[in-house]
Amino acid sequence: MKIDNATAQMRKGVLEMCILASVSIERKYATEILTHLKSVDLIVVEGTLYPLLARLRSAGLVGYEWEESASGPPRKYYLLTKEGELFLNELTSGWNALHNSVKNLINPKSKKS
Amino acid sequence: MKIDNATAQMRKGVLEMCILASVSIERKYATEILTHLKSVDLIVVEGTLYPLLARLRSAGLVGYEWEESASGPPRKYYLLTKEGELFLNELTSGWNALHNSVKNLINPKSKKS
DNA sequence: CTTTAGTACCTTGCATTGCAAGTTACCTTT
DNA sequence: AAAGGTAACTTGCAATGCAAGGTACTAAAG
Repeated sequence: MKIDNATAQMRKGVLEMCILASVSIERKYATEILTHLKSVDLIVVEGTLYPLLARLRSAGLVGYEWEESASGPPRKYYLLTKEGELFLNELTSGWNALHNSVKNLINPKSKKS
Repeated sequence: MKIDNATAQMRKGVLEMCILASVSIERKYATEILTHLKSVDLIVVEGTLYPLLARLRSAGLVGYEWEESASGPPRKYYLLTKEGELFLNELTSGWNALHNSVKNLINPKSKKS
């Protein structure tokens, strides 16, 4: 059984939002996104990120620009499309709604276990 | 593409915690759990709930008691085991940590898009 | 010039899981 | 008996996170 790492399981479904949010601050290439998410304790790995970026791109939520690097292979900088910005807003709304629901569930007004 | 209902996607991974939380308030049978979660806008359906309850049970996090019903088939009342209570605490900690990470990500201190 | 190491991109395949749809069984009412 | 409601559970599909592996480019070491 894999219930043990259920905390990791909770991250699922929030990743899209986090990636969009990360890119929305400024354009980033994959490794930067990984570092940034890790810096707020959201561990994501390449095998998760790349397919997700591909999905976001084919959904028209992010675009990218190739750029040469002084040291190493060229980098693909991702950035939000206008559609992506709108969608990120929807996602954060949904996230807030979820957080609110869970709060009400765990902490019903005036109930203490 | 199924990005449209990504808000629904976000619920994933939180369900375990919500079900444990619901049962922790008082023992409930499946239909009651569904109603309760719906009351805080967390829509879950039977096909999701039963397998999840089975998983939680086989992980030793919930137990159950059969009880006759005055009208209808007997009911299986689920309740938290001691282990389940501990685990629920861990989950809520994880949830809070996640919420915190996301907050920092979306709303970096002193950054406004 | 060839090899090793580092960075960055991406793909394949597996296991988990949420969920739609279907099944069984019990009780009450017609 | 038949019909309807409630409650339990199963089966199968599609999505998805992730481990592991693969390619390509640059720089440094031999």
